[in-house]
Amino acid sequence: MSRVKEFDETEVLDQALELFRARGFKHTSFADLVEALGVSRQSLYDTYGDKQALYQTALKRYLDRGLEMMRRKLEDTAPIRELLTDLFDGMIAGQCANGSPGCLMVNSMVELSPHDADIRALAQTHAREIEGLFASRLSAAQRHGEIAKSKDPVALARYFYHTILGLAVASRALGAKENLRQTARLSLQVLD
Amino acid sequence: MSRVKEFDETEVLDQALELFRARGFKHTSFADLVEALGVSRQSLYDTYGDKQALYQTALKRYLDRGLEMMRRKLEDTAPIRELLTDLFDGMIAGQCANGSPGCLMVNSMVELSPHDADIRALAQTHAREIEGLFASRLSAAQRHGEIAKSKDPVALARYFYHTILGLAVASRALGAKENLRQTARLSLQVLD
DNA sequence: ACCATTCTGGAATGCTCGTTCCTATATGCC
DNA sequence: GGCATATAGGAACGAGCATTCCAGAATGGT
Repeated sequence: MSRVKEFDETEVLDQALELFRARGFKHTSFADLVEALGVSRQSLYDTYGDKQALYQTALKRYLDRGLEMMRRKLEDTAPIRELLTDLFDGMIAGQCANGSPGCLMVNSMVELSPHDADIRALAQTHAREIEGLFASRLSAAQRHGEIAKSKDPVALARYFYHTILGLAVASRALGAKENLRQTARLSLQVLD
Repeated sequence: MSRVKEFDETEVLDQALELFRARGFKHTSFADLVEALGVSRQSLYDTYGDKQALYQTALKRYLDRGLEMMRRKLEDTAPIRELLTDLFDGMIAGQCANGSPGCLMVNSMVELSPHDADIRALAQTHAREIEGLFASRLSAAQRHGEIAKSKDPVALARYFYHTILGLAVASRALGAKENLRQTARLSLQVLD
């Protein structure tokens, strides 16, 4: 090889991700991408393949990052209620800023999952993974006596996942960060 | 006037609604509509205006219907927990059938609200209306001693609205009706 | 029977889009 | 210095799209 890439592959990928996240797949044209990323059409095709491939790699990256973040936060051994409060507040503060674009996975679920089997599969896998993380952490908390034995950690995990989906939609279309925090706090009562 | 319309205006509107609900705005072409509704292109334009107008009237109809349904169900004087359980189960059974298309409002919030100010306004109004219905019903329940005085009916109402958003997304991309019912039941613990 | 209205569908317009091809230019390793 | 690779962007292609125009046929009230 002789000439080296002038742009950072993952950095540009992240920019594409943000554009897709804000506008959706169909509403983001290749021309939009070229302009926003400052990388020429041909280089984008050479590096990432076509638009759909670019979207999928961006989505996968997004999911990996999100899962890793969640794993890290759930490793914390703080009391489960504090931990989840922080986790939700962190998500809301980060993801749900002013004109928040919401969650790329949620947006994909709504816009693409009925048409695109790959996206559907990613969505289902991701749901299982997140629910799994929650479930095992909740199980641990249960063993430590923080949660009543009568609760079902798997159902609770799914419940929290569903709650996050709702917050993502609300943050995209309704804003109002404070309301989201309130909902998050209320959702924790399910542990009592 | 001389010749009469051969199709039922609201019936065809409902069909358009279902198509938009399943595929989204951008993914539904005018040709798709013509084919699915069995009404010719020109007649559609004459009756409903362009694609965007058709979408908006369909959405408004959908919102009116949903709001009315909710109002009716909340009029019931049954104990609040039973009432909400029935309401959620009804929504899940109806909206979230097999390959469920989810909720048109939620889909619009995700796909269109960042680009379309009209949709954004509809979403915000609708959210306020639904939350209002919930809030006044919860207030009544609180006066009847079904809910602790310490609870904030407005926050609870918003919380339930957010929960519904989450269920709509989950039903569109993940299916699994039974899981949704479980989440709905868990969400009611917020009243205790 | 007349006429306003509706239905139907072909044709055309004009736009946007994703994608490919191609050429010119720059860059760095051997 | 040369060669493989990268960038840049013009040009074109072919497809799909929403929308409008139009002409022919059908229909029903007066």
